[in-house]
Amino acid sequence: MRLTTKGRYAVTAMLDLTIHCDDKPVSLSEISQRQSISLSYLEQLFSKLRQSELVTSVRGPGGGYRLGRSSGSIFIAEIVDAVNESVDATNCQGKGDCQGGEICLTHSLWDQLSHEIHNFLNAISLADLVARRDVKSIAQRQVEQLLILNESPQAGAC
Amino acid sequence: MRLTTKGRYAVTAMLDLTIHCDDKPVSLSEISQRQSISLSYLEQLFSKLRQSELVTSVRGPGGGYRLGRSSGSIFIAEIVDAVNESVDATNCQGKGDCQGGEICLTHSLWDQLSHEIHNFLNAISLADLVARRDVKSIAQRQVEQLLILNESPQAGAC
DNA sequence: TGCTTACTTGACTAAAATAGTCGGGTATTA
DNA sequence: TAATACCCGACTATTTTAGTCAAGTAAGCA
Repeated sequence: MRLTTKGRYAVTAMLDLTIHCDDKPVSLSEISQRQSISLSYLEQLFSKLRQSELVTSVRGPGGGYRLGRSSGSIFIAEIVDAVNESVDATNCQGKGDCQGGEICLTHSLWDQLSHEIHNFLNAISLADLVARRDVKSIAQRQVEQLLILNESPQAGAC
Repeated sequence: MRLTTKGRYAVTAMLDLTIHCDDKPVSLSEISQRQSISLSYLEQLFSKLRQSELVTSVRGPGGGYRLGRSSGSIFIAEIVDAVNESVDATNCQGKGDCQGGEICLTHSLWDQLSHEIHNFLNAISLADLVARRDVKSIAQRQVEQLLILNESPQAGAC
């Protein structure tokens, strides 16, 4: 069962992408600052997200990333899968050869749990998360903190 | 989010313990053979299970382990918790200080997922698992394989 | 044209966790 | 008193995580 900061970072970054601007692409350095995730690490994650077509990239100055589809049609399970290669709780990736070619005693339990988790994360879209009250207020805080930090009094366009 | 072979082994071993004999304690070497888990590793796991009072031990020849309570009142979540120190999906152990003392953007999502997993595993007891058809047949197979392997034609007492 | 920005890729690495092993104990019973 | 089986702590190889670093490539702008 893999669900570590890698998957969490990916979801957080995608959510940041969803919140900030639909008009021009969002650069990784922006996300890096707002979400306190290392830029190089983000590059690694977005490489995988792009391969899964969850985001599209725009190169050059003013470039960045955009969501590959509408936020309402991107589900959390897809994001985690893209970077984490499955949220499988079994030891045999569902194949059932967990005990020397044979199925192990608790296989069905872990298989069931995997489905449970997948269904849960597959029922929540980025749009759902954006709509949450706590997400809104945290995003607001992050923008404010960054303005103070940068001392740049330019009112953010979006 | 931690759910690796450690937790899976612990549940498998506890289920083995539940299935085999209520009259005399089950030794770790028996479990080791039936479930293909290293004896030394089992010792490590059962040390924690004993601390959590999920099992009781009997020393000396003919000794072994027994369930600490009835199989109907031991839930999978307890077993996983005992060896894994929680199946928490958040980065901050639910404290909410995930982004430099402040709450991170996706905290509520992971918090919710943790509860979901915990509720699922807390609703299944060892007795529930023993009653499953697939568990019964796998346990049967494991006993038979062991008899062939050991070439000991002594009919198992229990 | 050339400079800058920002994505792209791959190789590398420190730290932590996992999944054990090993070696000595100690209690109990036959 | 010998054998069995739990008990305990230290040690270790391997894998994974969570990054860093360096060398690109593409695109826009002066």
